[in-house]
Amino acid sequence: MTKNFSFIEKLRETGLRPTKQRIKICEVLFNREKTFHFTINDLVKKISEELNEKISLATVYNTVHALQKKGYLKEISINSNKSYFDTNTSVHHHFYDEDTHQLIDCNENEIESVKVKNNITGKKINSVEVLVRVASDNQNQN
Amino acid sequence: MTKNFSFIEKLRETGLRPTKQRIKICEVLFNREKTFHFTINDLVKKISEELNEKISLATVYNTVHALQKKGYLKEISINSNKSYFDTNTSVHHHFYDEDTHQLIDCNENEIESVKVKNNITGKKINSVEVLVRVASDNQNQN
DNA sequence: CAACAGTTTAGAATAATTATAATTTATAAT
DNA sequence: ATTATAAATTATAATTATTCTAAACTGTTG
Ligand SMILES: [Mn+2]
Ligand SMILES: [Mn+2]
Ligand SMILES: [Zn+2]
Ligand SMILES: [Zn+2]
Repeated sequence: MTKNFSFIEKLRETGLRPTKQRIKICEVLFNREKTFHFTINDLVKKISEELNEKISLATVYNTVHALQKKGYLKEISINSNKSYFDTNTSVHHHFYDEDTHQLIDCNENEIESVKVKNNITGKKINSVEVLVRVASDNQNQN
Repeated sequence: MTKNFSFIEKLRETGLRPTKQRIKICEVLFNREKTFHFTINDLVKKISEELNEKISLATVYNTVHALQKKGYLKEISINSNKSYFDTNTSVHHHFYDEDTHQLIDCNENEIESVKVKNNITGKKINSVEVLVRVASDNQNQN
C-alpha cells in the first residue's frame, strides 16, 4: 500500500482532499507504466473492472477535472462528441487511429519539431501539437 | 443569380437535390471570399441574419453533413462540446484563439511542413495537421 | 470528540446532436 | 401538364455527454 500513500501525498500537496474515491481514481490512472488515454466512460469501466468498485459518475467527472486543473491530466479534443484525457500532460503529438478510435502518443523522434514562422499579432503561443490521423491500409473507400 | 445556378449545378453533380434550403445554405457558406469556420449555431445565425430565412435545425444539420460527406466541408475538432466545420477542405493547419474561440487558417508559409518519421505499422496516414493554440499575451494565469 | 468545510451521490437539468414520422417537394414517367 | 415516387424538410421527441443541485456523508482541524 505504499503506492496509495504516494497518491495521498500528491493529492494533499495540490490541495485536494485524499478521499477514498480520489485515491482509487489515481490508482487506476497513474499505476500503469504506459500513458493512458481515456474517456470518462473508459475510466468508469476500468474502475469497475480493475477495482470492482462503483464511484458515481459525477465524482468521476469532478475528480478528473480537478486533476486536470492541477496539471495531472490533460484534455485532448479529437472527436467532437466526447472528451479524451491523457495522463501524459506534456505538450506532445498523437496518432489517432480512425478505425479503433485509439489515441497513441508520438515519441519525440517520430515527428520532427514543428516550426511556426508567423504568429498572430498580440497573441502568445500556448502549444503546438500535431495530430496524425491513420487508418487501416485496406482500400475501403465509399 | 448566376451564383445560385452554380450551386444548383454543383449540388446536382454530386447527387444532392438542389432544394431551396440547400441552395441557401450554399450561398451563406460559399459566397464569401475568405474561409469560413463555423459551428452549426453560427450557421443558423448567419442564415437568419444574412438571408432573413428560417431553415429548420434538422435540415441545417443534414445539409452540413451531406456537404461534408461530398467533400465540400471539413469537420474540425477543437472543443469537445461542439463541432466546427470549415469551408477549406484541404489538409491544413490552424491557429485556435483560446480567448475568442476563433479558428484561423495557417497559411502554407506560416508552418514548416511536418515530417512524420515513423508511422504505425499496417496503417496509412490520412492527414497530418497542426493546431497552434494561442491566447492573449496578458499574464492572466490562475 | 465536535464542528465545518469539502466531497460524494442520485437524480434532474442542459446542450449538442440524431432519430422519427408526418408533410412537402423535386424529379422522372406518363 | 399531371402523376407517381423517392428524397427532403420539418417539428418534435429521443439520445448522449456533461454539468448542476441539494441532501447526505466524510476528512481535517482544533
Ligand atoms: Mn471539459
Ligand atoms: Mn458529426
Ligand atoms: Zn498523449
Ligand atoms: Zn481551416
